[in-house]
Amino acid sequence: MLVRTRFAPSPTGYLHIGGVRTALFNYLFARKHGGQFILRIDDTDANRNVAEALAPILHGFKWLGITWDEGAEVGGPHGPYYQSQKLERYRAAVQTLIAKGFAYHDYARPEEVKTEREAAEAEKRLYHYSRKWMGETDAQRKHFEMEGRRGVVRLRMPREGSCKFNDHIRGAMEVSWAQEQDHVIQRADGSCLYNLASVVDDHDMQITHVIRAEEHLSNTPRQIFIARGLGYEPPEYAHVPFVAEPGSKKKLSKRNLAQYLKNPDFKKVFDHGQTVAAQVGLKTAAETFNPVIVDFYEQVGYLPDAVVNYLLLLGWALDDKTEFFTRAEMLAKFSLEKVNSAAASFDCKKLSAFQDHYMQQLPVDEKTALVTPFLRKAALVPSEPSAADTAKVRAIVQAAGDRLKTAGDILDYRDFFVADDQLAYDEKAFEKRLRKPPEARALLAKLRERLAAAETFDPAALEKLLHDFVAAEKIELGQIVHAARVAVTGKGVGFGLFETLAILGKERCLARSDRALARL
RNA sequence: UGCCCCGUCGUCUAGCGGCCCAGGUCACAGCCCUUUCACGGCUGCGACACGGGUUCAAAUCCCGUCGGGGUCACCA
Repeated sequence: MLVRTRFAPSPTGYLHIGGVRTALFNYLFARKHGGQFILRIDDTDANRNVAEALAPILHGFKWLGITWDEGAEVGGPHGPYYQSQKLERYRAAVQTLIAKGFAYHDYARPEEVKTEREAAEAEKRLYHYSRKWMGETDAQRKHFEMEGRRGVVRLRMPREGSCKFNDHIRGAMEVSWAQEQDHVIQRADGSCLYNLASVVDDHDMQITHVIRAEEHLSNTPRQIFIARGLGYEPPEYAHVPFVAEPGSKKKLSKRNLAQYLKNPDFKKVFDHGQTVAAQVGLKTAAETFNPVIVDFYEQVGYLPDAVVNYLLLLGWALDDKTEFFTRAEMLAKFSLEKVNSAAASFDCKKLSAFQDHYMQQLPVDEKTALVTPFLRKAALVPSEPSAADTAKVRAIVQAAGDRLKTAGDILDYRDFFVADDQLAYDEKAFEKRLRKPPEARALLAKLRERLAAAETFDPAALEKLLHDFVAAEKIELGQIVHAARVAVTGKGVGFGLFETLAILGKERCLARSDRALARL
């Protein structure tokens, strides 16, 4: 079976997480059946900087590894793939519809239509346009134009019977034609509307399966009407439920960001992103830099595989236990039939769990490569890191282990990179571990001397040194470990102390110990 | 308002008449591990919206109620 699917974003400047999921389903479905996935651009609104507004969207898909066979940038045999370039084609389709009696010129003024509609609503009666200003003959049209009216083109919808179609997710659908209005398909200025353009494009691009969000379900009958009117065989349909807000069933939208921030989990992920962004000098507007926008995840250092895997499982499941899918497995196992028919709420905490998993799978060298750009942007490492720099970063990545949940988390270890006299202290930790325990100062001073005398400074040697120290002083390890960590990193938490000391090296450990002792 | 869609733990879901007094994930709580943090291990908490049918048997089928959502543009 030949399968061709499409995703048609408008150039808005950002890629919405719900849109990505829809695109992902389209992509997987097409590729699974050996077909093509097309990326078409819905820029009928013709705003000025299409290229600029499109770039982040295309970039997002590329980052996620969702590639398209035809469409923007790559072209293809069924172009143009930009709706703004097909105006004549749409107008021709409109003419065909008129010629066949499926559409008509209409000269009603907006207020006149409004009045009719309100009258119907007041009487609680199903509204249908009276077609009073319909211009069927040239004479009628001329007459209306003489009155200074400008015509649009409307669909002449049936008012009896029903439209039946099959939906791959919802099953048999039937909507009575009487529910439909005489929708406008061409504006007074001659430009064409979505319903018309979409049907024409799907036909021109030989789309076989229209997989889209359920808010388009109600557009389907009129699109089928247009398709048939034009002599096209309508495609197959699959309306996937929209992605809902965190903790709600409302459609996710970037507009309600303020409200999502009241959700503690969402806020946490958002704040984490802000922290990372601030350190790498990224200028962020909450509008376009938040967990609803895909770009956010790239900037914070998430893995594309984690984002895609999470999105795959948002409204779809293979069985009762499989959670992790490689790209190959996704392609092999995806099916429309298993898409859940109820809306699924977006839970960025769960996305984080996938991120944790994929990050843990990553070899140290790959993590090091992933993390380095963040250090560079934060000016903690030179733009051309030396071999020694890389080795140091690698050692930190290794020691940090599972604590690095996103690439941006490397910035939690910035104290390894700052100059000794620039080290910032967590005052609470400093108080608790160094000032409060009466013996802390003396112990730290003694440890400093031991460190100064150390011949080797690797983790194993340091572990032995610490244990000998503890035995000699007749104290518990905990009595010195925390104090030393605060002294040397400024923080109360971090990875293993032996690794910490080793990475810093003897000189810096001594310098930092001295500085801490001086503050006591 | 009309039309349409949806309704299993807080979340994502498994379930398509008996395997289910409902299984898994995330989250949460407790315990264990442990130099802090994180990881990991174990345990716990926790749902078939409600009411009628059909059936020997219903989360699964039918009807109704309630609830949630979508859509009714010269937006896409």
